[in-house]
Amino acid sequence: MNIFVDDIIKMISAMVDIPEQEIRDSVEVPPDEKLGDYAFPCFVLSKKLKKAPNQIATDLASRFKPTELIQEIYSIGPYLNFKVSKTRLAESVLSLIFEQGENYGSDNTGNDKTILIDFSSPNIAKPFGIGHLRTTVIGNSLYHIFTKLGFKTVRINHLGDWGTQFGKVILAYKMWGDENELIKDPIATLYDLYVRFHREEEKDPKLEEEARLWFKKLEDGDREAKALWEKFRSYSLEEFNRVYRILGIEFDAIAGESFYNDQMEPTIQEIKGKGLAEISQDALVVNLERFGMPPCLLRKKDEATLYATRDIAAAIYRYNTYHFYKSLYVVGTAQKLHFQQLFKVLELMGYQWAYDCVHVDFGWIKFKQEMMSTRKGNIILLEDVLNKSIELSRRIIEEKNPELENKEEVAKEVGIGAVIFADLSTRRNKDIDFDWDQALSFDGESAPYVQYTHARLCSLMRKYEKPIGKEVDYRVISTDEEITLIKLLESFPRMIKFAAENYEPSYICTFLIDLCANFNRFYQQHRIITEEAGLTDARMFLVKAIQSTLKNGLSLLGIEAPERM
RNA sequence: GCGCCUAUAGCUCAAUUGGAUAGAGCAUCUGACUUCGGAUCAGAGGGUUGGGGGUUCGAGUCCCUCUAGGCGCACCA
Repeated sequence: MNIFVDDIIKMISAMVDIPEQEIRDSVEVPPDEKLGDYAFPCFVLSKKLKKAPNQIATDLASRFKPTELIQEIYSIGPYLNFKVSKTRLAESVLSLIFEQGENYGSDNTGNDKTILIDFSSPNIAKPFGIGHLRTTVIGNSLYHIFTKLGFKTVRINHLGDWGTQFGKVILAYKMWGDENELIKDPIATLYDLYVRFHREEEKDPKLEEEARLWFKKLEDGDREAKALWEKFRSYSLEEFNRVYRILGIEFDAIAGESFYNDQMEPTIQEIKGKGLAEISQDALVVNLERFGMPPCLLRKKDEATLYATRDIAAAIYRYNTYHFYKSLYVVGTAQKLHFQQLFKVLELMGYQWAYDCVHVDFGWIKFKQEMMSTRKGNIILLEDVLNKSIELSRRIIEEKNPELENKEEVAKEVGIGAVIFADLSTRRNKDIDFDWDQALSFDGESAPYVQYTHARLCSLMRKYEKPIGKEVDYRVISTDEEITLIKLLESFPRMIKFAAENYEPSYICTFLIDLCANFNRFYQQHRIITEEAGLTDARMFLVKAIQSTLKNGLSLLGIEAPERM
């Protein structure tokens, strides 16, 4: 963990006969700083020593002698509490951040192992809705987090560009489509056709059958179907790329479902060859009954393949191509069963790496308590949300900082940051009820708050006018607020790992808010630039560390950190 | 019907994976140094952690049960 905890572990293990790792796991940070900097709960010892935890804590406390790093040891109830040398704490943390700069928190745990992240993956011919925001920003943040930890990270956009739905779109276009309209506003046109098709379909069930036929044609390489499909696909990609550019997101591989079309047959043959496939109700399936799951459909009765088939082929292709350490699927929780089936089939096929596939699931974005559905046609466009946020950001800049030089750029960074942060700050597994006021919140726990704090720190550094140097007298760092900040900074590398282990970018959000809140409190209560040169130098050293850590943390979320706003 | 997820302050969410007195933001009200950025900060009110049982030194967190909501469960993705 750090040198202080190492020291504490050494002290305890010298007195009590339990494994060091067990001590390490138990050492914690007390909820209130007044209690101490670190604590060791003695409950675990009470069985071994057959004494009350309170008694053990008292006994141990009286036998410890302070060291250079650990200055006070005392007991409070069943807890053994430690206070560390503030000077040494400040020195170890701040000098490390000074050395590493924005690499602080980097790590080689990844050791060049490859992690695949399948995220965003929108369906072509459909608008990029707010519902796609979560997978997009979570996936992108995980990319930054794992890259920071030394993994080779591959961003895959698994476009939904194949399947029966395109039979529907092709058919709808042939029945009601208009070339001019399509050219003018491709996605909206295709989307209208799609929605209309679903309406008509309810009245006339024959349409569904016909649409299925069109997809079958597409899969078999029919020229008319293929030409239309290609047109729809390229128009859609253009629109998606516009959104990705706004968000500052890139991919290493854009391989949609269609990419695996020629691997369907070999994949199915392989599954058959391993004796896993069977015919059931005219469809080709892998029976998963003994695992308590419904069968995994490989081929429909009309012989067309399904989502699952393509995902199996894709997983195998990915393993053969990348030999991944882990393969993540950032996809909504509604598809949980699908991924359980997928991973189970891969496992049954004898692939050990099936255990390295992870469904990183997340809750819905609802609107006014209702599910947003592309089929029903109630959808909020992501681009609209981003534009509205940028516009709001522009207005606020005009009001508060009209002299700002690169207004447009900053308005974008702040507006987009707000939307990304609003989404990432909630734990993955919760549903989000989309609310304009909340998505566009610029104060409180928000990206603009973090960015504002960052800009404020930059402003201090400009005002200081001197390079921030390493010759600092750490002894002058003494206020509670400063110590709190330093401890927070110290925890940052652990937070990154914690976020990675749990695939949970929200932990980074919480950390940043916490750091900002504590800095702003400090800033309010203490002057930083004063007549006392030694104190000023030391505080500016802290300021620099906080500034670079904020920028560092924001970058893990895919958010910019402007120096002025 | 079966399976999975969710329920914490008026609203939106935290709580370092079982630890010390459950914390923030928003909203409401009251305030803030005639020098560092007020997109900030301080204070106030606001809780039977959905109900009930259990496990243990200790439960918002684990188990059981009930309630409410959501998602999924064969040819959509």
